[in-house]
Amino acid sequence: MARPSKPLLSPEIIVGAALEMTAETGGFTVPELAKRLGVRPSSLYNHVSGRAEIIELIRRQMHEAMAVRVDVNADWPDVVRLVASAHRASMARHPWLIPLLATSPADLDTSITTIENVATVLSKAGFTDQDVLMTIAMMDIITIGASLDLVSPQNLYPPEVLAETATLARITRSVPAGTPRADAAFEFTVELVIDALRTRLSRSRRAAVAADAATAAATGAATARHATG
Amino acid sequence: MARPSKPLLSPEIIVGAALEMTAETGGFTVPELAKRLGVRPSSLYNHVSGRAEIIELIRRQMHEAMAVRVDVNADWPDVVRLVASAHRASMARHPWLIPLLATSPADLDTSITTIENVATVLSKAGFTDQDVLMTIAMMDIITIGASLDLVSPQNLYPPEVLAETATLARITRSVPAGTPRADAAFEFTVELVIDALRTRLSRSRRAAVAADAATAAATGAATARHATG
DNA sequence: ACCTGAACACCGTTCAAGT
DNA sequence: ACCTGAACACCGTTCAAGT
Repeated sequence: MARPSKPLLSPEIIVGAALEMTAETGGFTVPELAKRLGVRPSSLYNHVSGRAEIIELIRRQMHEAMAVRVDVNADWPDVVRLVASAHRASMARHPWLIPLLATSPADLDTSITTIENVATVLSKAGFTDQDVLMTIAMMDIITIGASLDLVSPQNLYPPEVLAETATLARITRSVPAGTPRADAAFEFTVELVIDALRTRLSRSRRAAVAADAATAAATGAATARHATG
Repeated sequence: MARPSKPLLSPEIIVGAALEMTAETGGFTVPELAKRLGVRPSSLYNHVSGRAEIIELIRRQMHEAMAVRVDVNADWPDVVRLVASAHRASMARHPWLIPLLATSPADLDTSITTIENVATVLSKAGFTDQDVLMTIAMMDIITIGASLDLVSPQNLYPPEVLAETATLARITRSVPAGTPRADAAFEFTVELVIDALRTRLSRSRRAAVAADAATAAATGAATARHATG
């Protein structure tokens, strides 16, 4: 029962079991993990350096799971919707890891491709570099916040609390609580933001056109001379 | 050295020390907490039921810290800005508790007053009940996401990662990285959202006016008869 | 009422011993 | 190379004993 002819474990097997366990119980411990794998706790240390590395591997895998195939020719609002939804769904699957994900740099892995594609789409649509960067950061903020919101209790404002309020009580009463609150809030936010970006885009386009016109008028004679350069 | 004439501990003292410790090290353990208080671990159990209750008390205190005095007569964009900033700052002070805060219902405490006041301001400004609720949820999403973003590394996209990209690399190069990235992203998001809410508000006002006009036209004769009712 | 010391179950990790 | 068993330091918690 020492060294088996075929290894019983591997980093992949360990991470897989750990992911299962976190999905079921919201966390994992090394001894429980070993039991689930039919092995002694110390055996795991032949394949991973410890609990920290298991978590790190899970984090990597989540980042990879967040890779979304983006059609670089699609409309930018569709891309924003798609990527935001996918990221939110991926993160909400492992809420206790969200702080970890949010506070760790992007990996050398597939998820960076998604972001690169989003940047390309936004850039092609005419957003300024600054706006592209800010929009991507904003999407991060919203998906992280919304994924935590997604795993929060359906009833954020219990009746006892509402009893002490006037406006809030009236409002929560008058709004149909039917559709999942978190989904509605996420959709509202994304659509609002897309709307705002749209007007921002058309404003900056108009400004660009005006600037071009002004430049053209001011340097008209000069440009005419070497128009083919 | 058994029972002192004056108690050495109290829930407040324990929570205070725990908060100090989390601020310094990002967490706390019961034995360390006891050591800091010059007491044996078991002593704490005379005042709190256990580690879980200490965390719960911290959570309550954070909720209370997030209470913001809102001027109910201020402009709604100012209120949104103020409350969002204050919440983000409070949460970022204890990042490891953010998931806990986000996933626990509002307390019977002071923080609900802040929300009630925000609701009142938005309502008075003319937003529909639905929009008020969605806006508050959206503010939650944004402040939670932004507070986690605030504690993430300054350099989310390390050079090795950017090497594999074209658009993203160009953009991050062309944008001055001077001002703290997280602050800029938060401000961008809040202002964008306020802008969008502003146009949404004026749209719904126009719609209301139009509806009123239509109603008035249709029921003109009838209304004229009991205009004083 | 409130602090102590001993005790327990559990955790993460190390390492010599086995094949 | 890879699993095991014993061991260690640490954690959260309980409880009888003391004043």
